[in-house]
Amino acid sequence: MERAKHMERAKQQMTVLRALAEADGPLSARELWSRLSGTGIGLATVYRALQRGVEEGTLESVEGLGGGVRYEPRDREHHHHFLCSDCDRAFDVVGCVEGLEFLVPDRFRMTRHEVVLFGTCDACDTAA
Amino acid sequence: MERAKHMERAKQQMTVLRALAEADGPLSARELWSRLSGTGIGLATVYRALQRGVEEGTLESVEGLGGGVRYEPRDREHHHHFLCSDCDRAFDVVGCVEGLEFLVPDRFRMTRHEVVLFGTCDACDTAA
DNA sequence: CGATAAATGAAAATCGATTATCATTTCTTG
DNA sequence: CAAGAAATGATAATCGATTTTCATTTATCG
Repeated sequence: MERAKHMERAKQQMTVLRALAEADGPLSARELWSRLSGTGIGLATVYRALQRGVEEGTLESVEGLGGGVRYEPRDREHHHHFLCSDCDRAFDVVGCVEGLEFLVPDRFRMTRHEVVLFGTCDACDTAA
Repeated sequence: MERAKHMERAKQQMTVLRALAEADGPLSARELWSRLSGTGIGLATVYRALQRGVEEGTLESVEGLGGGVRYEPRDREHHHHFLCSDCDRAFDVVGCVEGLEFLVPDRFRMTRHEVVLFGTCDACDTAA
């Protein structure tokens, strides 16, 4: 119940999280902020929303895509990312690959994996 | 700087690069520095050696493994990395996976890929 | 309404990684 | 050996990302 109250009050943070949910890939705090440029929402509020989202378990931080930490909703099924070397945007890619266990060194224990594809996205490839 | 030094003063960068070459995975500047703790080599020299290595094309910087940029020699064949969640060390893993093309979204163009395995390395797994 | 607690935006503060500076030492070349 | 160039280590400065601070606004609830 406390949570519901907080969510109601945190009007701007809701806007932030909604914008993140609508993205087609993980966003950094700044990327997210720039998508909210019309709203007057401050960068600090974006950080606050992301931090709270991670604490509450609805968001996940994603590293390894260059340009700092990015965030994405946790309710998405297993997927990986494509990072455009031109516009530096990250996109979700559905699906996965088999045979990763084969790579694990002897006596190492793998708990998860990450695959990142690099190249140019559809828009940048067309523009080039 | 008060150590036996009649001849090795101008070759510290060589020592740095040799230490990196002997590692079994990419190292950050600090990791590399700590492996040279007995030598009196300064952190700035480590950064200088890494920077020069990248400029000259013998080294490659590796991102996406957490804890800042790491470096590795460029003369290694295609491989990926295992990052130990316990000790935070990165290890090379030989081999690769097939079928990555199927992940690429329509009209996107992939030029390279990266695979990172997470878990615990043999030492940490044994210790646990 | 009025009090209280949470949320907000702007700006300052912090934090870690990297780079620049500087006095000194070492190397090269004659 | 001398002189200039390059390398070195310590430390200060910088840089970008994130966090904190603070005065103000907004929401909740009696």
